Amino acid sequence: MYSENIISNCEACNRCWANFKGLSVEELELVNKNRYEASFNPSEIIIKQGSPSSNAIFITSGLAKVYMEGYSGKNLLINLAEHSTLLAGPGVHVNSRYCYSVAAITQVQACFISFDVIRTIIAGNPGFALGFIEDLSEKAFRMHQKVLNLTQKKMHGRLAEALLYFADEVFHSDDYQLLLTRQEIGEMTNMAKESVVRIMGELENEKIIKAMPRSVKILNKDKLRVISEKG
Amino acid sequence: MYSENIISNCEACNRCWANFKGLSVEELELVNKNRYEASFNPSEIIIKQGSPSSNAIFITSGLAKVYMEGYSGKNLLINLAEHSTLLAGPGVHVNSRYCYSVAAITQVQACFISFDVIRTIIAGNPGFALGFIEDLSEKAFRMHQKVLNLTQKKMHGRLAEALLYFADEVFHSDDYQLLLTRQEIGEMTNMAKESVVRIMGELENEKIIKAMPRSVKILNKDKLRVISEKG
DNA sequence: ATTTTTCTTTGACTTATATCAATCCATTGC
DNA sequence: GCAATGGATTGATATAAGTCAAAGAAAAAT
Repeated sequence: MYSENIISNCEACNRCWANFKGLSVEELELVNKNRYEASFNPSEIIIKQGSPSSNAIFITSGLAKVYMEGYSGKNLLINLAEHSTLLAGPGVHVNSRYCYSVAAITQVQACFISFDVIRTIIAGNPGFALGFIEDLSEKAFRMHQKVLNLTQKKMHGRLAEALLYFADEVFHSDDYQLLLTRQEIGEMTNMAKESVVRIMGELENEKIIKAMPRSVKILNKDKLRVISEKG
Repeated sequence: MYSENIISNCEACNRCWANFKGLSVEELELVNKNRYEASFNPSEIIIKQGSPSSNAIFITSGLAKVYMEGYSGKNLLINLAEHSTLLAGPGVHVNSRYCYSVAAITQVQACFISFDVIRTIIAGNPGFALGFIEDLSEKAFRMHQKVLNLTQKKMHGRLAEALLYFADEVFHSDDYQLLLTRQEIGEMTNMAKESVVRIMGELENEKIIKAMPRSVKILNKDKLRVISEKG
């Protein structure tokens, strides 16, 4: 973790949270004065679950994984986060602890802003408050979907969904470098790594994907969508 | 559903949302003017998943179940809701649709307040906005816990947890009338109803609970807690 | 009170999925 | 270049949990 501000100031920055767009010049200056940047190497921990949550963290570049540390060392990977993402978690407003961990996958540049500042702005700017509520809601909404997916779909459906998530929401391509290990895909879909391997093999046999250890190419997206929806 | 206001006005009401406590007299009057009450019989639908969410709904008396309708008719029961609970769900701020259904278990009295009013107050009252954020956060937090529980614990742990939830958070007693069917307990713990029966039988054999079809008595709470935590 | 419907319970069976163990492969460090 | 490490893959096996079918028990409706 190397710390020196690279982004000169918030006004010029377009890699931060969309909700900062509606701030006044003074509010933005308040944020700018009270932030610090940090850089993380791959696999370094950005947020540790259970530690006191004093800062909102915004990724400005790179890719990170958001995951919960569960029972007996088993993790649950919630999602991948790229720039323009607020990382903080609901725990902040419940018990002032982060309720998930975040670790860098690629080199990650992140901006730390004290929650005192965020709260000040929420109190003074109703639009920002609503934006904050929308952000929280969207994350909660996805979590609701996630519970359904994890509890009601079978492995094929869960894996198909993860592959589509990577293509549509993370790498924005149907032919992507897979930055996660089978283990991590398993943590995301609640399957054993061996099961991930097996079912990827099946999908490959059926010519739905082409799977290399470190990359995936989606060959038949419609079929993959059907599998994802049928469960 | 029978509709006529029973509660004379918000100021006198102590069955509503804690977050209304901090409102000014004028704000409270605004709420009071724009609310209407409704009464629901057991098993009647209060909120239907997917329908447009124009109102925040507050239960003032009775018990309701909050559940998501999943794939191929399989439900996931999220929690039970009693008085002082805001029902609305994150969908409201995402796509203006309720993302879960709510159905009355006992006779339920509920208060409907338009979201326009809620938003007006959020914009004008920072304390209320923060309270709203806290409420959203707490629900999201519980959802995070729920995913872990459902995905990482085995059936014994999940059932034990549900039984403790009823005792500690719903009926406030270790000897309670069970208002849910085995089917519904299954929907809550992601198990088949037959599995619920079997494992309740096992817990009974081990003298940890006494289970009647419509009531439960917890005999050895410590042991139940261990089972719940060990998974 | 009797029928009907809705729950509960039980046993036999099937299936999905995890676990274990071994091997293979690809990087990375020396 | 060669060991060392961390992942990927495979097959065999174990187990958790679901499904099906049928019978009992309660509750609700007539």
